[in-house]
Amino acid sequence: MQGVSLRRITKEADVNLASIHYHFGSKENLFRRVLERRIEPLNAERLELLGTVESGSAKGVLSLEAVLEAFLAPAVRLRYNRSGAGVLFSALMGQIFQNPDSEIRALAAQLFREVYLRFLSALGNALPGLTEEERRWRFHLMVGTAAFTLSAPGGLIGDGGSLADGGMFVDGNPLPDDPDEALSRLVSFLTAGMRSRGPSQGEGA
Amino acid sequence: MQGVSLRRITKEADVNLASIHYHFGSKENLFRRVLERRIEPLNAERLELLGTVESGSAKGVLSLEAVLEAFLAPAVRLRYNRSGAGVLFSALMGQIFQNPDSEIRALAAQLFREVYLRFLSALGNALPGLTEEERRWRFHLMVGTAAFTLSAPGGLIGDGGSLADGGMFVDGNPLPDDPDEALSRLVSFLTAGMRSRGPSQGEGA
DNA sequence: GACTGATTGAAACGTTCGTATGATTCAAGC
DNA sequence: GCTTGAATCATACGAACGTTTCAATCAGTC
Repeated sequence: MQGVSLRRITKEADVNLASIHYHFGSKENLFRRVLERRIEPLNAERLELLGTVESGSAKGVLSLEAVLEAFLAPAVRLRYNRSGAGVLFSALMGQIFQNPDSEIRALAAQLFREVYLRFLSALGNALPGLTEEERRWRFHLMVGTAAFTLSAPGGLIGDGGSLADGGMFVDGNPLPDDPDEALSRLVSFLTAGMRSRGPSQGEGA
Repeated sequence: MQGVSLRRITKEADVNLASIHYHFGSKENLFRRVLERRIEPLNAERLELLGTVESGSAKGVLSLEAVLEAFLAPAVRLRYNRSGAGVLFSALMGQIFQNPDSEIRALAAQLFREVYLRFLSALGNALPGLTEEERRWRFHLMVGTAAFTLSAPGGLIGDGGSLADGGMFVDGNPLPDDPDEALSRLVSFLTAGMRSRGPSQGEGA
């Protein structure tokens, strides 16, 4: 709720300051509506893709790649495609996940709840060997990887302050220009991680 | 630089408001010093562990697990151990990575620059088959996974607004209570991802 | 015990914030 | 063409912000 003022928003939108309270009631309500407007289509697309994966396969186990792709592809496409709003929205989501204000996180979490449960269940089908705790943990790791990668402000935007420019990723943008390439890299990295033998059973090459 | 006021800081620290400007000059300078105080020991510990890994192995390839552990262990320990400051600092770092203010990100990136380069080079030894671009990309994914996991405000702190409580991770805290368990899970997930066959060469079980 | 330089104190500065108010503009119905 | 309800406008309010100011306090030194 901080970081941008209503005065800047209304100026950029070329509307009067008071109109926000007339139409939305409060800054918080405006924020909630912005979130819903972007997240709901994202959720719908994810569920539709997952449905296709589930109905396409026999009643047996699901393909892990396909499930992860159903989860990741809409987010990657959103990040790359929608005019320039996708970049901004992805950055916004990254900030929300890290926001110390628990009410803001709760609001976002609520909007993702149904999709989360559906994919967690699908992951159970795709990875039948895992305990539920391990499955949740790995899903969390997967979400974190995708969220950080897609939302890092310095990723796509070379604005001089990215990790790329400032020192961490010295030689440029870690996100590929091509969304399909970004997606397939994410999927291959994450399927390997999701299938890893786990911490307790020993590890090796 | 926003999210907490100097008035709240000075009240919590039980000092006078003006003393910050006397000792630090500005809010921004105080912020920089706070970052340095935490990051510099973290950097030193990471480099020391990496040095041990490098000198311990023959001149051949490094163990990927060992390199990742040298990178991750200090951050995990920081998150879990240091009184309660580790949780707060980890949350702060998560916010910094996602901050739209490029100067703040540049400041943090600069503090991590040397460590980044050393580990990127070490990863080249541990994973000799990768192109440099692919190596950078996977390192980015690794940092993202660790940063998101360790810093998510709702992870360790059950404050009612975490993903866990609000809907995403419905049944509780995704971070284990035991730092060693968190570390070994991170390492096994990430080594598998780092070693994945990659997007172009095809994929499968 | 007065002097000095460093530190801390209370108070105020000018801005900016979200919100509220009441007049004004505008399109639609008759 | 007047009425009516929705929408927009300029403006103001009180609170909170980072910063500044300058007097009060403190620890050493002679």
